[in-house]
Amino acid sequence: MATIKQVAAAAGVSVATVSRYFNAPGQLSEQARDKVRQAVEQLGYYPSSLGRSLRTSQTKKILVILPTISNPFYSRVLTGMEEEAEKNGYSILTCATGGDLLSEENKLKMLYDRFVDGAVFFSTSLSRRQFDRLAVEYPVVQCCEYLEGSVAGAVTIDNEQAAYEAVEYLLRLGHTRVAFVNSDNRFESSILREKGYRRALTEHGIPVREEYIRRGTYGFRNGEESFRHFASLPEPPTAVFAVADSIAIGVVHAALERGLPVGKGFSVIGFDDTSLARMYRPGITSVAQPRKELGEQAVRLLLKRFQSPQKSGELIFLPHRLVIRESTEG
Amino acid sequence: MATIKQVAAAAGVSVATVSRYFNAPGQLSEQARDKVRQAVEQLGYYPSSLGRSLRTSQTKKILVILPTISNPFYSRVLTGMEEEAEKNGYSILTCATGGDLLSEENKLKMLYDRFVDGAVFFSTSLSRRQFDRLAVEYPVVQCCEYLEGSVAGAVTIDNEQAAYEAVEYLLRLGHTRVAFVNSDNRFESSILREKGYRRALTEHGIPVREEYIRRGTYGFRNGEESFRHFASLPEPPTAVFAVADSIAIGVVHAALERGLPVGKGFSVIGFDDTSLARMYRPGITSVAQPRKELGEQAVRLLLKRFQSPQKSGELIFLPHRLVIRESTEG
DNA sequence: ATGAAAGCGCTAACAC
DNA sequence: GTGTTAGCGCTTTCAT
Repeated sequence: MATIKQVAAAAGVSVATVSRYFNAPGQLSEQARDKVRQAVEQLGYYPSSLGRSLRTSQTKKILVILPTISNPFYSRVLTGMEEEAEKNGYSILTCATGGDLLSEENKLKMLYDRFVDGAVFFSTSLSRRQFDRLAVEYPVVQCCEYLEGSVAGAVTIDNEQAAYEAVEYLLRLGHTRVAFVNSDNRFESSILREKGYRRALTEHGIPVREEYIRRGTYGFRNGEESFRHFASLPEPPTAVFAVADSIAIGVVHAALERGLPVGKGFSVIGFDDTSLARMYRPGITSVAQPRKELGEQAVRLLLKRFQSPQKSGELIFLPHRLVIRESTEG
Repeated sequence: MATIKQVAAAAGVSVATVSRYFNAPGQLSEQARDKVRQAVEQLGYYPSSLGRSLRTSQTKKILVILPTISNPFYSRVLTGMEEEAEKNGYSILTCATGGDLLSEENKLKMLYDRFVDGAVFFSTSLSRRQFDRLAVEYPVVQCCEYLEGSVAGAVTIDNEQAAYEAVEYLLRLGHTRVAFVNSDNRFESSILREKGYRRALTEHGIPVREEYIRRGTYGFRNGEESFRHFASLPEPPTAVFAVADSIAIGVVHAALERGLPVGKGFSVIGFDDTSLARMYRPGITSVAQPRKELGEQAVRLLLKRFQSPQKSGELIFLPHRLVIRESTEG
């Protein structure tokens, strides 16, 4: 590896001139520029990010922490982040934690040791206290999740209202026995969606039955098992609202296996409007989030935080909408 | 941010002692250790990776380049990589390129400017020449893909044989009109799978019909459109082999829409055995790859390359297997 | 327009 | 066991 020193020697200029060649080429004479260019090409020189970052104390890198990349929902959000980051000279580095606290703490070292300038969290396994402490010391923001009153900014949808509207849609369809499959994590979104579910029923004069509420993983299997549980009830529900498309598909899968005609008397709604929802037969009605915008705004928020680290983070809500497909009659 | 100097001052020791506290605590006296520990805690000191990496000229980071995280196939491969990396003190940084050459070249800067120690590619948009040049200068390996004769090592399955076996299975089922939906990228895997498809037919005395071969994206829609094309043929195929589960599902989806009984006279096989294949109705028969092992071995290969950068990379083939579900009769 | 030199935070000889 | 010090590769004043 060539160093700036070697380039300077080869070009017959000082290291400062070489540095300027990369950072302020305008203030070099044409002559100097030529000499440096030649030396650079000849030696195959590429400036070391380590030297530069050590000196400037910024890496121009943003860490994105997500539980798993297997959720297709994240893909477009990430694209939004990438574009916004690139536009501002930053790069996105993605890290999956598997929802594991230890793994997450491990990744966070990149924040502590200044390997990255900041981080955006899709969700976190950190406790409330831990996250707050982190947010005070380092530039971090949340995307798609929101810990109430955190110093970190966040961009998300109104999960409570989105869930409310999904359930209300089922009620409008004439359902009165509406079940709910939640995730068993402690994410704010899960709590809020359950709140929305309960409020929709209550406001429409329908009592909430605890046997209609299930909690499990974000997976297909959780949907299958939940359906079987519901089906075994003396009064099985006629509609299910699930907090993820994969869960919803599990429900639909199990229902169809039992011969229940999904979309004709038995309705299912999912969440996130992933490609799954469109690909499945029947297509799954689902709550869509503005994915790309979520990503863009999250990065924008983080960049702002770089500028003014003292200010407490903003909270931005983006609009959601219900995408209606065949898994609900209508 | 506290620096090692401040810690040394606070602890009343030299910076060397503080450094040793982190890198060789064993050779410190208990006394020194205590003093340093206190100072570290008090100042909330965390060693800068920049300073350290600049000095040691290694970052202990591995870049993973993939086209998109939306393919659920990658998730478990990445897990394998992470585990193997962590075991050896390395971290994995993931970057999606969207299959875009410019984006990929952008990420590669992290290799050039020594922000990471090496990279593993799932696939690359680089030309053969570009990739070879890269592989000579930097430690890189390929995972799940393999550019014939590259200096970079690779770990993959025998795509040609896997495709051969999938098609042979269809032939054994009695099909003689077997179609093929490929991806239109230039990945080696695509070329090899097509080779396997052709060989299977030929070796079983069945002429290859070009109208039975389609190329498009890795997506659902490609499957749908391909089916429609096939169905419009005077002699429509009775079986389809697709190089991705998402494509296979598109085929099945379109077939069921037309009332074709998939799994009963009309068979479809996918590739990668993603969660999609299991979740769909009917379940999709698919070629499974040993995902976690692919990831582990890829990282192991890269670590080896760090050790002996001069040696040309190994080529490792891992076993595949056909997972039979309801989309093929039997 | 260019160069000299200090210093970013750290590790690793080397000396004691 | 501990300290001194050079130097990793770079940017950026401050001169000129």
